[in-house]
Amino acid sequence: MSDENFAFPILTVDAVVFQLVNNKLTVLLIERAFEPFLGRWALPGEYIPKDKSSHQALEHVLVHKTGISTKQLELIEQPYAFDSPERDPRGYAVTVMYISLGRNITPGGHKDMDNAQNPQFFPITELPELAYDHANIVTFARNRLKTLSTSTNVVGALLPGAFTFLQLQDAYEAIFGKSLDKRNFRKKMLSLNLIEPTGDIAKDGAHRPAQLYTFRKVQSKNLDQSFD
Amino acid sequence: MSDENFAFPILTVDAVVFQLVNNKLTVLLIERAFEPFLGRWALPGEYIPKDKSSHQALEHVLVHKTGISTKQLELIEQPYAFDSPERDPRGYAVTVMYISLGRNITPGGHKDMDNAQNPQFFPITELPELAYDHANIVTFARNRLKTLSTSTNVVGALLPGAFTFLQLQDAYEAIFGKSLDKRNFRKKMLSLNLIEPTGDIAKDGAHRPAQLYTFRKVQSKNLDQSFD
DNA sequence: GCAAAAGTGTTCCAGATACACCCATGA
DNA sequence: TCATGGGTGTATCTGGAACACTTTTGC
Repeated sequence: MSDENFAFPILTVDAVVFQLVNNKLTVLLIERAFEPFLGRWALPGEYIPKDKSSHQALEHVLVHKTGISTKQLELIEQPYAFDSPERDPRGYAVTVMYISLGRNITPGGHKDMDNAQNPQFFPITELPELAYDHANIVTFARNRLKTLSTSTNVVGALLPGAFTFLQLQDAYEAIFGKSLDKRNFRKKMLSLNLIEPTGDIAKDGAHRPAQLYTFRKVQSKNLDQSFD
Repeated sequence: MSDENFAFPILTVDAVVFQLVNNKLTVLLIERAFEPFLGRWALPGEYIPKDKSSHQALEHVLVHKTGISTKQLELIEQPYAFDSPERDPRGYAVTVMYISLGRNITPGGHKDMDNAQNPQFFPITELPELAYDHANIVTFARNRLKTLSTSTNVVGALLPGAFTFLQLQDAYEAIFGKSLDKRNFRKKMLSLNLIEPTGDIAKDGAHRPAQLYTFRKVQSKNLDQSFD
């Protein structure tokens, strides 16, 4: 691909794909195959070509570099963009970030994958050193995920359609990176009005069966300010 | 200016310049002199030319369209960017937004101003219909200002170097768009540890003189999440 | 009966809210 | 003396945090 296919100032798209693996929050990374930052781990991303939207470029880079399609993922509504003269060693750059959530996703396997760059999910607590300012972007995305987790149904995209309260708590503990009190969590979760019982019961082992829950469809997305 | 000076996909910069006028929070707008949205009020903004950073383009558009220099303003540290296929009727666009705060700013008067487009400060409660998605951008910026007001010294940029508690309260009431209890405000403000007394006293009228305060220099910028 | 997850309430504390009067000054 | 903004304290409410035992099932 020659340079004149790309915008100037540099405009790129980067994907932050989260999923839960073994009750840990993980992020999809690739190992860069080109300079700059050759060999360094990075978010999947690429230049946004002239004739594409950032969303189309997102689909392209995920399929080609990781073998995952956005059709397997839940995208968080708005993209965010980062702008800083120091972001890219080649010069001034703006990147559009998409936060995506998945479940049971395995890198590779998409028929249009080429150019795969060793895509892997890393626990967010054990990230390697990242290229560019991707560490900042991951932190931003995780904070955004935290905020949305307490006001919307986004966590549903990380879980099966029906889940027990303890599965749900494990997900929140992974997102917030800390353990939560079972009774307080149940109280708060119910007061947030984000989930409802399905009426079904999970019988899955040598223990008392659990009520199953699911996220409600419509969610408000208001964020709080002080002095409200 | 011909089109090939500009990036593609379209990359623009927009300025949200706040100041207090008569104890109201106001935003700087211009009246568009060109299509699209000819005659509609809008944030000062322009394409980012190939050879400039968004910050340089910001300075350019403010000076040329409003006669104000960023040197008269306090910029909020990070730019934010918005991305949406529907933002611009001409196609896919990304805009970089800068939030800027000023005091006693009058549009016009800069020697390099040309192409002025009737720049005026509008009370945020009485905005006209805006071009593009600028209403969303203003809302975002104001919310950001609210959040930063309770954790940083940004409000200092809207006030004189030393101010009384009631001036400060007026500023917060303008930002939050609601009246606050005098005693509770004082308590909360002091607990936030953002201001300190100068030791000076304001004697400015037929009433008891007031202790003067100033914002501290260094501020933490942590934002809270639930489940912390 | 025992292992393993499900389920359940109360106390405490901190921070937010509501609320009304006296003070110091200049005119 | 009065008009104007400056300055102060308490009671209540609300939401978060800490904390331990009983229940139901499969083996």
